[in-house]
Amino acid sequence: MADQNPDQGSLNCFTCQTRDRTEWCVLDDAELELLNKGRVTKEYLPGEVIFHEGDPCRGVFCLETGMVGVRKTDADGNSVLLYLVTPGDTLGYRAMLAGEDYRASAEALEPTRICVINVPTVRSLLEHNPALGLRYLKRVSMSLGNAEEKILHNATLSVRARFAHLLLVLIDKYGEKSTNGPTEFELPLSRHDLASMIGTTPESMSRTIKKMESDGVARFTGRIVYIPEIETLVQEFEPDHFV
Amino acid sequence: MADQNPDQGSLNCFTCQTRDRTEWCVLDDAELELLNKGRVTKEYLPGEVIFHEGDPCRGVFCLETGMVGVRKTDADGNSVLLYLVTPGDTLGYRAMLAGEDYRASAEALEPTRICVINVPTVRSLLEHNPALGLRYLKRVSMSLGNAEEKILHNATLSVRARFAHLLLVLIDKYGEKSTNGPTEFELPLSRHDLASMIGTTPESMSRTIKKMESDGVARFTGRIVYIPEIETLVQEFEPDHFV
DNA sequence: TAAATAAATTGACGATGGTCAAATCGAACA
DNA sequence: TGTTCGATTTGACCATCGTCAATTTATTTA
Repeated sequence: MADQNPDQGSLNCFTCQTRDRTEWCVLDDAELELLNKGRVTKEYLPGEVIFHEGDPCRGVFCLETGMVGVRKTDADGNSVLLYLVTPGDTLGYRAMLAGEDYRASAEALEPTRICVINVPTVRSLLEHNPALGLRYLKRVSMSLGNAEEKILHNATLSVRARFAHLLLVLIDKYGEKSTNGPTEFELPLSRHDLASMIGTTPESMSRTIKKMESDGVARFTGRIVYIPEIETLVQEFEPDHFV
Repeated sequence: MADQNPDQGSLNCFTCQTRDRTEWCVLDDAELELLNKGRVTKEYLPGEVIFHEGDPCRGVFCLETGMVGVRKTDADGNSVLLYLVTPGDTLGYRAMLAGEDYRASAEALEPTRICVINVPTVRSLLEHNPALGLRYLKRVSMSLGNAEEKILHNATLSVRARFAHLLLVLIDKYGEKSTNGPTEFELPLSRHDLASMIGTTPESMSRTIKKMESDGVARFTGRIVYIPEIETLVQEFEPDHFV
C-alpha cells in the first residue's frame, strides 16, 4: 500500500471536492470537524487491495480519485465483480452498517486516493445525526433493489442480454448522456472484469462481443465501443420494449 | 383482499406478540402509541397480493401470522422468489426507505395477518428516533450482503449445489436446529417455488431432487424431506469444506 | 366417489455457455 | 527491434440446464 500522502489533493473534509456528492453533505461544521479528525488519506496503485473478504471492518472509505472494484470470491476462486466505485462514492459502508466483517474485497483498478474514516467516528456521527442515517438507509436500500434486480437478470437473461444491459449502465454512469443516436465510449474494464460483472467467463464474453459485432449492434476496438444506435441495446435486453 | 378484522389476534402494538422480534422493539411508549395509531390490520388468503411491483409504497407491513413470498417478475413472466417472510418479519421497508415504488411484489403463501403502518408514521418515527434508523440500517445492510452472496452463488454454483444450500437455509430458519445427524423437515414451498428461489425451472428442480434421492443424500415425500446426514448437504455446496 | 383441475414428474431434444488448450494480439521492456 | 508476459481470442468439445410435450400424481370440487 502506498504511503499516506497528505500533500496531494484536498487537505481536509472542508475543502474536499467530492464531499457534496457523498452522504457527508448533511453534516454541519462541528460534525465535519469530527469527520476530519477521524480521517486518514491513503493511496493505492492498480491491483492493490483496500480490504479483503473476512477482514474486520476498518471504517468507511471515501473515494477522491481513481477507481475501485468490489469483488466477491468463493472457495474455488470463482468471483463476481459487484461494483465499480468512482470519485464521490463511499465504500465499505455495508459491513460497517451491518456490524459485520467485510463480505467482499475491494481492489484499486486505477491509481486511487481514498480517505478512511474510522469506525468510532462514523458510529458517533450516525448516532447523533439521524439525517446521516437516513441518507445511508436510502443508499443501502437502493443498492439492495439493484442487487435483487441483478438476481432476476442473472436467472432469466442470456449472457448477451446481460452484457447489453451492462453497456447501457456503464454508458449511463460514465459516458456521454445521449439517449439515442451513435455513441462512442471507453470501457473502464478489461474483458475479464466485464465478464465477471455479468457472471460469465472471458471466453463467453469474447464470443458475445464478436457476435454483437457481426450483428452490427456495436463495434469494439480494445476498450473503445462504438454503438451506432443505443436503442438497439435496449431491445437486446428488453425484447418487447416500446419505442 | 379480506376485510379488516380487528377482533382477531393482538389488538394493538402494545400487546403484540411479535413486536420484540421487529425493529419496533426500540420504541418507547409514546412512540408505540404513534405506531399504534398509524396501523391497520389486514388479512390475506393464499394467493392474494399484498403489493405489486410498480405500486407506490404504502408503508411498512408487520407479519403477525402466516407466510408471505416476495417475488420479482420480468416482462416475459420469468420470476424469482427472493424472500420468505414469516411472523416477526417486516415487509416492504426497502421501497419505503429507498423512497421508491415497490420493485418486487408480495403475495400471501398461507392465510396471513399483517399490520400496515402508513408512510407518514414510519417516516416520523425514523426522523425522531435514530436507534430505529440504525436498526433498519443493520437489517437492510445484512440483507444486501445476502443478496450479493446470492449473486455469486447463482453465477458459480450448479442447480444442485444451490438447492443443497437452500435446504440448509430453510432448515436453519424454519426447522429443528441440529447441526448433524438425521433431520426431517417440512418444506414450506411447492416445487415451483423452490425452483424460483434458486433461479431454475420446476423440471430441473424435479430432476435434481430425483438425483439427490438416488445418491442417498435426501429422501422427499411430498413436502417432507428426510436427510440422513446434514453434513453431506454442506459438502454439496462447499466441496472442500473441512469437517 | 367420480370428475375436473392443478401440480409434479418424466422423456426427448437442443441451445447456451463452461472448460481446456492452443493461437494470437498487444503492451512493457531490455 | 526483438523478447517476454499477460490479455484476449479462437477452436473443439460436451455438460448442464432450459424448453416443450406428454404423462402421472395430487388436490379440489361437484
